Amino acid sequence: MSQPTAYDPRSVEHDLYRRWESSGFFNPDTLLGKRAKAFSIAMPPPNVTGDLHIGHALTIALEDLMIRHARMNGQAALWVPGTDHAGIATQIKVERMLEETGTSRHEIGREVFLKHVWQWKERYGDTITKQIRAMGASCDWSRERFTMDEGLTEAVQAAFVKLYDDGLIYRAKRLINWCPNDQTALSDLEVRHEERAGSLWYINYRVKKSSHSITVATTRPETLLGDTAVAVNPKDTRYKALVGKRVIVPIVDREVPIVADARVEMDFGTGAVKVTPAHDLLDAEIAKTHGLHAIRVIGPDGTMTEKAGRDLAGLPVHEARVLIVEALDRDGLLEKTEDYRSNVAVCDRCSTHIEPQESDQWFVNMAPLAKPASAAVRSGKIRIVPKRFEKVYFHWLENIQDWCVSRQLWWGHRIPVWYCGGPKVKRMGFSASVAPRLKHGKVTTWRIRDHHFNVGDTVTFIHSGTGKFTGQGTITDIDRTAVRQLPLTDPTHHQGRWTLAHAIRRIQSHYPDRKVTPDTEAWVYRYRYTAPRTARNGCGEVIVSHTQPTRCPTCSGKTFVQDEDVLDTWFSSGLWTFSTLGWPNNQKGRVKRGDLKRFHPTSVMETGWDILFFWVARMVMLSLYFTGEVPFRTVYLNGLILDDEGKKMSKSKGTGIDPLVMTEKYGTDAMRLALVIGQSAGQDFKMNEQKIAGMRNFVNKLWNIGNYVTGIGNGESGIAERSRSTTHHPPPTTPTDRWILSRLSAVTEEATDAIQRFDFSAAGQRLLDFAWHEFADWYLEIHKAERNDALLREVFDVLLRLLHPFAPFVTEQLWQQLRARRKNEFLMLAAWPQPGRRSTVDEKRFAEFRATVAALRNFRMHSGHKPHEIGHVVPGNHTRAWLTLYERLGHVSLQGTAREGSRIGLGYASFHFPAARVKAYESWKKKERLGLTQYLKRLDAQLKNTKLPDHVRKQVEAKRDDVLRRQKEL
RNA sequence: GGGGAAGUAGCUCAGUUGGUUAGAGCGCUUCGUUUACACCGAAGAGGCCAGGGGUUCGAUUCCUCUCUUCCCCACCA
Repeated sequence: MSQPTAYDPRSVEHDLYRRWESSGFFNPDTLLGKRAKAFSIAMPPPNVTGDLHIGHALTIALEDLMIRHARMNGQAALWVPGTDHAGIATQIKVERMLEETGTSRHEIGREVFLKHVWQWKERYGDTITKQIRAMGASCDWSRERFTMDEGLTEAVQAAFVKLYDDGLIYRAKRLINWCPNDQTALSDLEVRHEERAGSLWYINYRVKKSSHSITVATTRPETLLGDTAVAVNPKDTRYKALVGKRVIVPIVDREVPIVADARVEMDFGTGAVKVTPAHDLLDAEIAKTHGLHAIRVIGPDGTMTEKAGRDLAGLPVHEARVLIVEALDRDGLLEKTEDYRSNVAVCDRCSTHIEPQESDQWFVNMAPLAKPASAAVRSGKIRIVPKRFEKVYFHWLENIQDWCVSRQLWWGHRIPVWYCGGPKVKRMGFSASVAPRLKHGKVTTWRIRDHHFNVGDTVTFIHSGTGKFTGQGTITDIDRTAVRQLPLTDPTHHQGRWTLAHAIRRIQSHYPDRKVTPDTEAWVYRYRYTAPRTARNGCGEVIVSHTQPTRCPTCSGKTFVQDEDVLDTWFSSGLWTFSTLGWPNNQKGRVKRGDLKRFHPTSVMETGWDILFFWVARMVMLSLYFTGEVPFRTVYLNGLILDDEGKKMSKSKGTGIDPLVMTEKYGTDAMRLALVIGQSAGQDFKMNEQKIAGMRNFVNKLWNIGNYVTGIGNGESGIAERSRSTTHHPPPTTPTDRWILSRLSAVTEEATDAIQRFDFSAAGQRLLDFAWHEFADWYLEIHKAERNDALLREVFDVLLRLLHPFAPFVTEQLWQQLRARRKNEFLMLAAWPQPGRRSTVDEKRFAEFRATVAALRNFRMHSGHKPHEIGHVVPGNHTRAWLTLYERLGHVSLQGTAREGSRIGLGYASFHFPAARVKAYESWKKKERLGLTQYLKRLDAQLKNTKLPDHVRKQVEAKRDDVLRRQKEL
């Protein structure tokens, strides 16, 4: 009976994982032994939206490596898995799904929508956890958490209430980052800056009661409608005389002052800047200093407001811009236009241009939290690997801005705030407009881009922001709106927008006689939802509490309405290390008592550097605040995985490597090895299929080594049980024994050390190199001559232990075979090897022999000998080669094959070669000698240095002797 | 504007305090199917360590400048 020669991961992985998991040993509570020392990792929770990508695979590989190493090392290893609800990301996905089925979240309402999301979560959350299992993650599933499960929701509420009670959370009306597409506020971190091509317009503002004018440069001419000042730098001599004068804002003819402010750059543009406090963060600050008011001309949906004037109201900004520039040009106020590339703020998620909007939001005051977070790293309580990220971390914390934590979404932790007196719905409605509003008076037809519209036409609604098709409708009225003021009664829509698909359905349900057909094509440029007008019947008192209040302390009112908004996803993530372990108060018995005390702070936080601010820093701040402890002792920041072009792998671009496909194709171990060995801390790296294939080859090599080792004896004999501190080897008897044990000790020491230094790549590389090029290539071949079965099995056993954290499946499988499957015995639980004694004498002796053999083989190739012509030293035929090794190490002189011809000596061996081959050999020898001569020259030059330190001189001299000896031999 | 990383073999990358003839994997060339493995074995070819200058007895390694690439942060309209 012969084993299959190629390793088939699929036939072992699934079954093995099942056995591991059902053994219960992923849970530290059931691990055997004292295990006084705890080692814990909180798994960065993947989003419940969709599949595991290659970055997750890396994280799992690294964390599993650490956990398995710790477990073998006798520690109570706990790895807490979980998933993240991922607010916006998930909501958008579910919305998209609803759109496909022809409905929308607004139509079905908040409650029903959330039911859909939960269903989605169940489905995808399940997929994710299956995939994590497929990666071989030895995490404790009995402690699995979800950011929106009951316990964590409790933690989130408790955290919010405490921060509020301590005065660190406040509500404020502020200019915030607003995404017109997602219709929600965003934190500063969720805004990306992108360089985009645009123009710089130079616009003249007439100075009042003067023939002068002042020219401002702007990239956003449409905002001039909301200008309330022009600002210049106080040091700017060009404008000194103008400060305090008033200018006329073009088009709207508003009189505004010229103010002096040091924040204005003199060198940019004309040195004069228009101030639009409602739509620019810097302008808002200038306005604050100078007491200017704000005029909001752009609405939350990214279109111009009524304040922008009758002619422009309702137009998307980019269209308004065109009309404004035209108007300026017509009036001769446009000085010039330049091409200009500028950094624009865009939504990190959907790349929509961010429109700063003033609105009521909840903020966390970060400065008091940042200081201790900074100190924790400075004092060494937290170590960041690699260290260079500390600087970035400090810089961010020192310049921290308050964190806008409210989001205008439905999916997430509802903000635990109640307002006394509920909103009373009076009237709701929406309108859809199809024309630029530059016309006045009664019109009966519109013309847009050569299309004429008439009553009765069916129009296709296309969202002006995204360009997506949203539905069809019939024009019912030629006025300013196509459809207007349909009565709507659903009170849950307080913000956000209606989709047109929904609008159309409304039309149909209210006016069943109207036909909506999809064939007439036209465009509707905008639609709009008018927010409900509300009237409170309470006092509006704000009550922050995790439960709904029953009685208002101010007015005794009994009606309360909870804040509609939810919290930023990262708010709950920030609590992850301790909320998963039971904070606060064991979460009403849902979590094992004592977990928090035992496993927190966690040992290591392993994640990508790209979420250092989003997540890592916030965890430090929140953990220190709520538990008084750091969340983790070490932060290991892994690099990002890049595609072959050096770009971050992206699923949408199709450049990503799918870890599940790779696992299927090459096995989990191969992929994990490729990831772990490919990366080094904080350093981005390229990944491709070829690398994984290379590791598959290694896994297969290991498998075949295993086949050989298990084949040599049948099971039982050999390996005795060993406690973890004393891995005693059978007494070495031969030089070969001493050599391999010495090498094993070396690799054990180096690999262990590298793991402790978080240099997983070096550890893996070292083990791989040993397994393949020392153990398999040389020792296994020696074994064929020496037949020390016990030692072979022993060394292999240790090797499997060392490799287990890197390639858990194949090593476990082989180990089970090696031990003839004793029940409930797992390599996963075996003791991590301790290094034994080194033997430099035997290592050196081996090195010499290896060099001898290599030289013989080299000569064979260069002289053109066929293998059989040389006899003992035959490439590939290690068995016989190793007979010679054995003889050498045993101090027996080596015998060559006697043939006719010249005799040559190589090191310790002497051989006779056929005369016909000697010529070829001579040319090879000449080349070799040349190399040695050059080397000798270099060494001599070094020796001439009078300042050469003694220890170096000694080394050089030894080398010189060696070269001379080799030269002589040639 | 501030900060960071990188430039080593055709490709992807190691190279730990300055001191062997700078390494590995993949690819390439040649040889070999001998019972663990062709997802293999053996022997090779291939590097002014981006470039200039400096420190040193000695620099891929330390300093400095230049060039090139990438990334992060930031309210120059």
